[in-house]
Amino acid sequence: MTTTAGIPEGWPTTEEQARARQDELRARLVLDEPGPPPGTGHVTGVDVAYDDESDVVAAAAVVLDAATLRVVAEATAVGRISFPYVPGLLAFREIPTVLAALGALDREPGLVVCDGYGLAHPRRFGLACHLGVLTGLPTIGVAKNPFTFTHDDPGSARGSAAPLLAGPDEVGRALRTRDGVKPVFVSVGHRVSLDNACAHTLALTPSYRLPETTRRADALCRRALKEATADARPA
DNA sequence: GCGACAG
DNA sequence: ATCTTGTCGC
Repeated sequence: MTTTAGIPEGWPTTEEQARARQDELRARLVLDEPGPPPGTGHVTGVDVAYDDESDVVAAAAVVLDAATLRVVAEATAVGRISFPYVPGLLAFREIPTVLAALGALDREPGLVVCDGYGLAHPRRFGLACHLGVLTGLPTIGVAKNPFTFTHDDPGSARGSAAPLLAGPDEVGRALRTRDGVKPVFVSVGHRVSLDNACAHTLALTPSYRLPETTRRADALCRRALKEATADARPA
């Protein structure tokens, strides 16, 4: 079943409000915990799909057993677009529906893997940080693109990494998850160290460039979006 | 001032 | 994110 998500009271309306909210919430970030060890407990992927025509957004949360990468729980939520896409403000577009999907799970999420960034963000408060602070859960971000950040080329072997840099600051890591394939861009969200975030990412990529969590969540939210838009528009 | 820019 | 056919390769 798919739950319905509304836009929370007090949700930012303008970019100025949204940026101010990020600056407030950043004070609650916890960056001095290592986080759960890879291969133990649960790992949960979250992702969102949009339909620009109808303004509908669908989110999915998929819980995997961290040791076997088997799916142990799934949930989806549907809502309306809560903010336009603005680079640096992605969280305001995705979080209400993601929270609804997470809340509908009947198992503990454990570590949450986001499709996007955490600390690698203009104000050091990307989607993964935001979701972590709001839920209290350990979170990391694994993105497909380097955004505005720079990095040297990691070695071509799986497991090779290079610092993801914002000027002099290491805000994440370009991590090769498959031999000879474009790296992914890992950054810390909340209550997880960067080393551990990379270890989790490697544990979640035995076969593909992207983490199993992201792949499962991506497939599920697309399915949920199709069903939601099909319901709204009969043939 | 003008682009570029996670999804 | 999303619009989209065929095609190369394991």
